[in-house]
Amino acid sequence: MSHTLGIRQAQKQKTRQALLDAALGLLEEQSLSSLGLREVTRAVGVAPTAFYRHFRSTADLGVALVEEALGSLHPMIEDTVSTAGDSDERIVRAVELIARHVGTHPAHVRFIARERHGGVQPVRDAIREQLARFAEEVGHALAEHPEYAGWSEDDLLMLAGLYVDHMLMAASAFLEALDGSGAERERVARVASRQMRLISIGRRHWLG
Amino acid sequence: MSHTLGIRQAQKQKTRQALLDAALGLLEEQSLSSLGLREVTRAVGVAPTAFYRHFRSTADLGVALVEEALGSLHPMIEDTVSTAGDSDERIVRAVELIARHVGTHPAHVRFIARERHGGVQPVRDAIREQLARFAEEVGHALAEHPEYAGWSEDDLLMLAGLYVDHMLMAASAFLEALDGSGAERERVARVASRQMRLISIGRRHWLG
DNA sequence: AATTCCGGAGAACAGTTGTTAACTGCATGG
DNA sequence: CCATGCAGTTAACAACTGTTCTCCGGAATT
Repeated sequence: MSHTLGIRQAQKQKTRQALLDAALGLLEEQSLSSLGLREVTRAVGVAPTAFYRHFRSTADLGVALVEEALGSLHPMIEDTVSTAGDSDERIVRAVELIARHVGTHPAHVRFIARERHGGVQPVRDAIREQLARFAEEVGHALAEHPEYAGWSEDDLLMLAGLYVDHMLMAASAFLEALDGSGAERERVARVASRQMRLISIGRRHWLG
Repeated sequence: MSHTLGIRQAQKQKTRQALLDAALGLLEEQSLSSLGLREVTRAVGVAPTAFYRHFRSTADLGVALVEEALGSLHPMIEDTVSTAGDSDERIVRAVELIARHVGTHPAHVRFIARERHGGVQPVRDAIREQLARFAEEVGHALAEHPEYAGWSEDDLLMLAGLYVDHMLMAASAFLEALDGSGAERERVARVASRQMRLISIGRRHWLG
């Protein structure tokens, strides 16, 4: 039951979002640790001091960006993993879905890939936590499939981590190929699919 | 035939190395894109203008750091891949070797992981090129093994890329666990080994 | 022994940064 | 309708940035 926002709070969230958007744009060619607060406010067209009404620091803004970039992705994950079809179909579909997501949210993907190992600890921690949640969810979704009967929880989490890491790898590869030719993007998709398929084969023969 | 350096050039290389070392140290808690030239010279105890005698910019210094961090790693790679022993032994040895390297060169590993997707394009390019060379070398080393008879060059490169990516993943995971307990490091090593083993199983069943 | 070369120092430049304080105007709750 | 709250503004602060130009002292060359 979301209360209808007063025009007061609505305005506030609007500039807050403008700050986030501007920051995301500026981060396409630099890292968060070099992003200046004034730089962001200037891009929005607002006074530098207004920044403090929304974020304590640029690191704080970064954590909010992590939420924005990864928070809304959880339903998509579960859908993909628990979808029907044989292994190869699922892989192709997953890779397609990653490619599509990179196409529609390139700045978000770039931000996550860049700041996952970036120079701002709170942001690194936030990303690590979200990715761990992803892995956990993937693990639970896999556990539903009959093919994973007999798998220990440990092994499931190990595999889930492998999948999550490779989703990011593939996403980053797609990102690098975004400005390239269509043929190059196709090549990236084929390599990512084959790598996933190899992992999938390993998974199938893991027990015994 | 390396000519004995004059005390002139020797001094120069010494301060150059001091600049590289200082930069690497400063980069432990920030990204290259926020590293200031003055910051580096201050840490060395040298005038800001001296920086220009060695590097055009901090980005240029970053490229030099890539060379330092990855350039000396090629012999190690080949040794590891082409070493004898069964698959599991090789995996355990490789993981151990990664853990040891992270222990002795943490700053280098952190730099590569951070700047691989970082905000400075020339550095990203340099890292990508070096990693591509690694993958190529790994692919050629694998081709020597009889187990890979019948593998296409394409598939070999795909697998090599998978290995290289996971070496970096494992290295980064070890890095995060460096300040943690010994038990945590052990856990990281076990997960990395199991993931590598799963990939190895997939590799064994790849054909047919 | 005289001259050239060159790594580094010093000072100054315009421009930038984060943060503080005191303010203004308007939506809000009583 | 009036008083309060609060998003955003303005001005100023010391500190910092990259870059240029001029200079120095000692090694290298002849």
